Amino acid sequence: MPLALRAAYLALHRRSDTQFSPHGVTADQFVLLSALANGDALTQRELATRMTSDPSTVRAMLLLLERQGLVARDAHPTDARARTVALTESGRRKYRQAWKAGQNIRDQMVSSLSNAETKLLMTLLQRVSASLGHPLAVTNSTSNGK
Amino acid sequence: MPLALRAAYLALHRRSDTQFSPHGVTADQFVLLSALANGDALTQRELATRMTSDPSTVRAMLLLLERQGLVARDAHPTDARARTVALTESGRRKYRQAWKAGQNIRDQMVSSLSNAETKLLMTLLQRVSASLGHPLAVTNSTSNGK
DNA sequence: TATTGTTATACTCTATAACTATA
DNA sequence: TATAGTTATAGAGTATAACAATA
Repeated sequence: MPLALRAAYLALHRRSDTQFSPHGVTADQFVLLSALANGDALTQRELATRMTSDPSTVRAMLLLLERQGLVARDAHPTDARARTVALTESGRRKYRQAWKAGQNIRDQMVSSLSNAETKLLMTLLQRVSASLGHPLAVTNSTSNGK
Repeated sequence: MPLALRAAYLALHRRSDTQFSPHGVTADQFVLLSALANGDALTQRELATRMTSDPSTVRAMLLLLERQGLVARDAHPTDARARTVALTESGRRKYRQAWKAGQNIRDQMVSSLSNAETKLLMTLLQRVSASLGHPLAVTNSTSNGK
């Protein structure tokens, strides 16, 4: 079953990359842009947790997007350590373009399922995510060290 | 929905990496080992298509695994251009170890679902994969060039 | 002391393009 | 001509560890 999940995701990821590439953004960068579009002025740390990623990973991605002028990092109003990240006007435009370019893919995914099935799939995926999210519930056998 | 799929896969992938890392293999390498374990003596090209990956990507992975002595690439019996790839004895052992190390994860995923739901999820995922697999069914709007 | 972010560094996966040698 | 694999090269994502500045 892990393989089925993997296959589906990889298919999605590759289709997305080729679909987005004319716009100069990758599938992962698009996810980052989405996060910003739906919640502006996040700190890098908030971004990292929201993408279940690493601060230094997020930084690397932000540098690339910044170089394209799609995001801007400004001083945080109250916390001098932090930086707020936001889409630039160009970033918002790019995001809308990419969203449209990805419509194909979303349509295709949904068209293979009924409405009820789509909803169900989401629920099941979320359950699986949640179950994997807490590495706490470790079974016996292999030591989990640390 | 793409995001739900992504979140589930990423959770799986990261848990797998940490679970496998004591054994010195990555989640992706484990998938490759699995492919070899369930169908020995594949050519590199067969491996590539089976993993929906690129020949040069597969080669890069094989070099790493070869350096660890887990796989061996030998001359193809009938086609002098091709090479057959197979697990070494050490590779088979490693695969069994890693399989056990991943049992946790598979248990955890399955335990969050009923039997029927598990089966259903697989079906839905396969449908989604299939729908994305044929970029043929392109809708209008964006040109797909080539 | 704990936290935000940076820096340096390294590794894996990914892919393209030009190439060789076989088929 | 087409195919299997190699080579060179590049870039994206990932992560760890040491660090500075601030809370």
